[in-house]
Amino acid sequence: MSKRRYGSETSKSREMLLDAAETLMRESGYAAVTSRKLASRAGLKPQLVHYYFPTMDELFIEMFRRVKKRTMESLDNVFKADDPLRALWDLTANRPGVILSYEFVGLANHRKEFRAEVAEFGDRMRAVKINIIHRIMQERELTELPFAPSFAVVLLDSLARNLALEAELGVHAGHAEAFENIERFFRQFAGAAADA
Amino acid sequence: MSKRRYGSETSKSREMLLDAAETLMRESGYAAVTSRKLASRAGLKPQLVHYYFPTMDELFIEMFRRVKKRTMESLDNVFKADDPLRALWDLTANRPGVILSYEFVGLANHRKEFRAEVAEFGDRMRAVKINIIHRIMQERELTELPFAPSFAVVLLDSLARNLALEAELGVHAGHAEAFENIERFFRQFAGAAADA
DNA sequence: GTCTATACTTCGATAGAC
DNA sequence: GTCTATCGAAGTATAGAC
Repeated sequence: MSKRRYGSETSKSREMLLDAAETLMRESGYAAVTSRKLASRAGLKPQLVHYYFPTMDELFIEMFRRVKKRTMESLDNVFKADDPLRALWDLTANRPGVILSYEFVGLANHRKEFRAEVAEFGDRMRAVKINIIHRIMQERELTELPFAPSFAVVLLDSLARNLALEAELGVHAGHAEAFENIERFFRQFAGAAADA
Repeated sequence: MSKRRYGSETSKSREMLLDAAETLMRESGYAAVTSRKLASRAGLKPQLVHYYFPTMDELFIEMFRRVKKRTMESLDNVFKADDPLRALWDLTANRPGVILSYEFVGLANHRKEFRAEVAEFGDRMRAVKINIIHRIMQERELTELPFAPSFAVVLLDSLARNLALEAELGVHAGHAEAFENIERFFRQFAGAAADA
């Protein structure tokens, strides 16, 4: 272990580095987040990266911590929407967010320490969303869904994320029909809620 | 442009490099596929990588070409199965294949030249699968599905790929219920085919 | 508390030896 | 036709200057 000192968590430079790292990761993938490229983006010297983040892995961990915090806050706001189910979809399908999350998954898939943390968050998000569906049904006095809430969330997550990823990549085959079907379901669900 | 010469496409070393590159990419991600790590895996000298593949990008293009060829061949075999729909699912949900494909998507998402090629293949696969669903329905004399074939394929791709990715990562929440639902659908579909 | 001079490692790529 | 000696650029990380 080293006796080096590191920058405070309230530093302006530190914040700038985290912001730049996120943009860089979204645009060019996690592998492009190197001390040199990152510093260049933030208009700082490469060595500063290692002052605020002893290793690159600790930078990634900090980045993920911020993402987790933001995601949790967004989920809290789902109920303020007129159509909470649609709000949940919009949140999950948010393209910049989806791209970033796939980068973290990629990172996790080959860095042991990171993997457990990302997986834990994935499981937790799934559980939170299942609870949200339950709450939506209670509030709207719905007792029936075409499928169990847990499967509904797996379906929502899989579709929203995959469609966003494909759209970002430039794959569009079948998307129009998919959105029609999804839209129809949302309308039916909102309608059933209004009737109840 | 350089006047260097490059190895033939039938070389044994070349094949070994492509195989090793694929394993490395699956295990550690595309960013870990460096000339040095790759050569070490294949038991060869790093410089040999550049003899067979002038640039690393050309290595990735060759790798993707092999994947495309294999995928096409697998799709041709779907009809030999007793339950072609399930065979299509199994093929799409194949974990090593899914992991590898996400690596190519990641690579594509920030390398312009690569992006178009991966997107084109994605669109083509979607179209081929939609045709397969049509053919299955014809052969089984089915006229009705709960959703249009194009949406069925988007659904199948999204679910199969996302469930495989999550399982690989260690996310399991909701998976058991999801598989129950999917299994039930396959049984119903096969049953309807038997009745017809 | 903040930043930089510097070291050492790994990378992609080429020219030239076998 | 196959492989290696070698180079310059980019990577992470540390010790020490302000």
